[in-house]
Order: sequence, then C-alpha cells, then structure tokens
Amino acid sequence: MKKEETHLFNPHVSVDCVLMSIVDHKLSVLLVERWDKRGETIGLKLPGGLIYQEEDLDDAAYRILNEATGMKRVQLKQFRAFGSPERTRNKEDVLWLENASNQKIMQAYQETIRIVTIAYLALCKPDRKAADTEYESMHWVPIDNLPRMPFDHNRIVNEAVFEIRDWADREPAIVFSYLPKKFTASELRSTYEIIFNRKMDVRNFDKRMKAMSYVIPTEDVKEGLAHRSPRYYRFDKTLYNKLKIKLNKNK
Amino acid sequence: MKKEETHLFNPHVSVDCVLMSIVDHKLSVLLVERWDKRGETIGLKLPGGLIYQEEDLDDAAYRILNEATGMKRVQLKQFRAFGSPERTRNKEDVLWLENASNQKIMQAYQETIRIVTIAYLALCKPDRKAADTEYESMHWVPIDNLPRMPFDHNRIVNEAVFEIRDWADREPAIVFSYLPKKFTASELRSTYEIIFNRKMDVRNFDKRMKAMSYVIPTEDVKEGLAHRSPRYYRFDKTLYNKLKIKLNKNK
DNA sequence: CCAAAAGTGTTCTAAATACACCCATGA
DNA sequence: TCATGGGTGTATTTAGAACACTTTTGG
Repeated sequence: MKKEETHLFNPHVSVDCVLMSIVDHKLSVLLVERWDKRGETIGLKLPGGLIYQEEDLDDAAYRILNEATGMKRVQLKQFRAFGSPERTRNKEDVLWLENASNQKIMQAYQETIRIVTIAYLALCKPDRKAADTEYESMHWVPIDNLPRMPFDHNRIVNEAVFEIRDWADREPAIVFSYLPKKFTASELRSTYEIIFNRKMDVRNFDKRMKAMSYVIPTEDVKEGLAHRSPRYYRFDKTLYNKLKIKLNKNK
Repeated sequence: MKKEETHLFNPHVSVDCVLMSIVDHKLSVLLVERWDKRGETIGLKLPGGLIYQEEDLDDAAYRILNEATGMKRVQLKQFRAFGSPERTRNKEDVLWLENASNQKIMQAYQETIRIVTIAYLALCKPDRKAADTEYESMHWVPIDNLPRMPFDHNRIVNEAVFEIRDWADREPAIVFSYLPKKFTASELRSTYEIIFNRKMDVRNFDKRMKAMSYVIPTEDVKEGLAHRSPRYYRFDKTLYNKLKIKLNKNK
C-alpha cells in the first residue's frame, strides 16, 4: 500500500467489506487470499483491515474496497459492528494481521487483543480487477460454499446476506450497481431472483419493472441470441434520486 | 461503579445508548448530567461509556443501560457505529471522559484521540429510577428540544429517531416495551402516533390492532374517567414470538 | 420447423385508506 | 344534560399474486 508509511494504523478498530456480486448465477462474496510471512497462502478472508488513526470509518471502507477491487464509486453501507472479544482469540489470525499491517499489534494491548470491526456491504459488478497489490488474488465465492475463514468472517457474511435483501428492498438503486449500463428485463429479473433466492413470475415482475419509472426502455436490443431479441433498459440515477426525495417528503 | 476496580476500560471503543420514551406526549430521550472534576454540572449527554477490555459490545450496552436506569430486560438494538475522528476533537469532552472513567485516556494514544462509538437504541418506560449512582441525575428531554451535547451525541439522537420508526415497523414488540402491562386501545394508538409523529385514524387503527393477534383484550376496564370506560388489552409476548417464527419460515 | 426465451392482461386477494355516528360515563 | 372520549362498519383504492398463450429469432 502506498500510504503505509505516512499513516499510522489504529490497532483497535478494523473495517471489513462484504462485496457481493453474482457469478455463475450464484450470489457470491469477494474473498482475498491470506498469506503467511513466507508468502504461503493460508486460506481466504474478507477484504478488510485496520483503520488509520485519522480516518473516518466510511473513508476506511472505501479505501479498503478500492485496494481490493479498484472500485471507487460503489455505494457502501455500514451494516453492523462486530466486537466480541472472541473474534481475536485465535493467535494465528492476529499474527497474520501484524504481518499484513506491518505493525506490532500485540504491543498496543496491555492484556488481551481486542479488535472491534465495522462491517460494510456493497453489491458490485464482478468483472473488476484489483488495482492494487495488497490482494493479488481475489476470488468470488458463492455464499453456499464458503470456506472456513479467520476471525468471525463467516458470521459477518451470513448477516450480510440478510442485509443485502433488506437493502435491495429499501434502495432498489443498489441492484443496478451490479448490472451493466444496459440490461434486459430478464437480466434484471434474474438479479432479483438470485438476491432473494426465489423465482419471480415473469408477468408480475414486468409490471413491477414498469412501475419503476427510473428504469427506462431504450431502442437497443440484444442481438445474436437463439431466440427473439430482448429490449435493453437503462437505469436513470438522476430520476431515481429525484423520486426518492419526493417520497421522503411524504414521511 | 462497582466494577471499576476489577475491569480495565478499552479507551478506543465506547457504547452510547439512546433510550427513548414518551413523556408528556412527546418522544423523548434519556440524557444524563455531566459533571466536571469539582462536581459542577456541565450539560447533558447520552448515557454511554467505554467498553471493558473483555466485554462484548452488546454486554457493554446492557451494562450502561442498567447503570443509567436500573433497567435490565429491555430490548436493545445496535444501530450504527460512529467513528469520525472529529468526534473527539473537543478536548473538554475528552478530559471529562478521563475523569468519568478514572483512567488516563490521553496516554493510550500516541498522537490523536480517537474513539469509535457503537450506538444502541431502546424504547422503554419513563418511570424507572437510576439504580446506580454514576448518573445521579437523569432527564427525559423531548427530541424537538435537545440541548447541544458533547461528542456527536446530537447526530446520534437524530439518526436514532429514524431508526426507532423502522424498528417499530419491523418488530412491533418494541412498542409494548414502552406501554404498561395493561393498556387501552387509545394508549396504544397514541404511542404509535407519537413515535411516527402523525395522527392515525381511530377506526383503521382499531382494525390494525385486531389484526395483531398477540394483543389480547382483557375483561378489565379503566375506570374513574369522565367518559365511557375503555377496555384494557395486554401484549402476549409468547404468542408474538411464535407468530414471528412462523412468519420467518416463509422467507 | 423446432427450441428457447420474449412479451403481454386479467382476475383475485389482501392491505391500507377515507369517512361519521351513537354510546357510556362522570361531573 | 352535557362534555368527553370509547367504540364500531362500509366502500374504495392499491399492491401483490396466480395464471397461459402467442411471437420472434437462430439453428
């Protein structure tokens, strides 16, 4: 990391990012490889790390997101703090963290290691490359096939799955952060089906989609398919935000 | 505090509790007086404090709730972490905290004071007395008349107001943690009206209440009023929980 | 001409809203 | 007997769910 020498880590508070996407029609989470001192891989974990001493939590989340994926303009949502003392009981995890953050974490504690982590959530496109090298190797792992992860990362991901559904209900905009600029009706429907893990009726979904006035049909169609060419739609973020403000006024 | 000598504070993470109730028909927040070293009052703040080194966040929240109000069985919900470095820019606030926690906080930091706080929320009955003496003087303050508070407590309370409405929608049970064991239909309606800050139609609310099968009419009536005696209802928590489990299965 | 997905309406049910009058009680 | 809030039903609108067939296209 470029900033490593000019910033001091706060060894008591970390941020973990649950980046979700859909890969091979499965809701998946971005995990990064973890290495020991000799550069041997020792499993997968959520992208995350200690905050800098002078850094806001949200800023730390965006920094870590960016370091892991190169993404900058994704909408991140803080969804929960995890602070059980049990999180850091595993010495191996802590030793790894010392190594990764180039900092003696043990010394910051008189007695017990204790790190509270703030978990963030985003839905994103899966086709981004890591822009930085801290995480040379990132993997999209389907949520029904997670490895055992360090700290309480398994628990964090499980909670995040519930959270993403809630969030998609309240803020449909986040669904479009997964989709490309132009998408077909069935791509949008399939996205909802995978996030909510249930089939949705084609005609009812079509009605629902028509009710989203910020989903604009274009004149473009997707061609080269072995069936009728579907129309492309686009998400109008400006319109969405205007409507949101209007709705909030009624509250 | 009894435990002060046996537990070590973690000077990097605190918990703040937003306890809400209804006082004089206004949604109100419990604030406690803050004193300087000479015992002079220097304004109001949210009940909150540093976590113990070996204490889970939820446990810390319940401890602080209990110290402030004597309450033990209230349902607390973690709703947000606040971690801007700006929170602790005001030296006076930090000096006060050192005094209140009997601990040199400054020394725990190499450079800048930095405390991340996890905010918790509860709705409760306003008629509890403080069981402990850390907060000798607690005050219910209506949310539309908040004083300027230390750290970012004003912001925390503002966010909490949105949160309590969300929460009451998702978990109607919390509304009954404000009400006494027996309550009339109009007391329940008035509670909703005050939480959501809007009038609700009497007949529609009655229908809605009848749909809450866990709100059980009793044979008791409230007497001594200058009008028809209203029936008392009670909240059946066991039934509520059973129904909740059934509903969750459908998800 | 066949396989595969696109596109399209109606009916039913449930939930939320709007709306007004008589009743029981204590003062 | 009056003032005060208690208690009650219907009609309308809205949102969501169930449900099936024809069209377009490439192979």
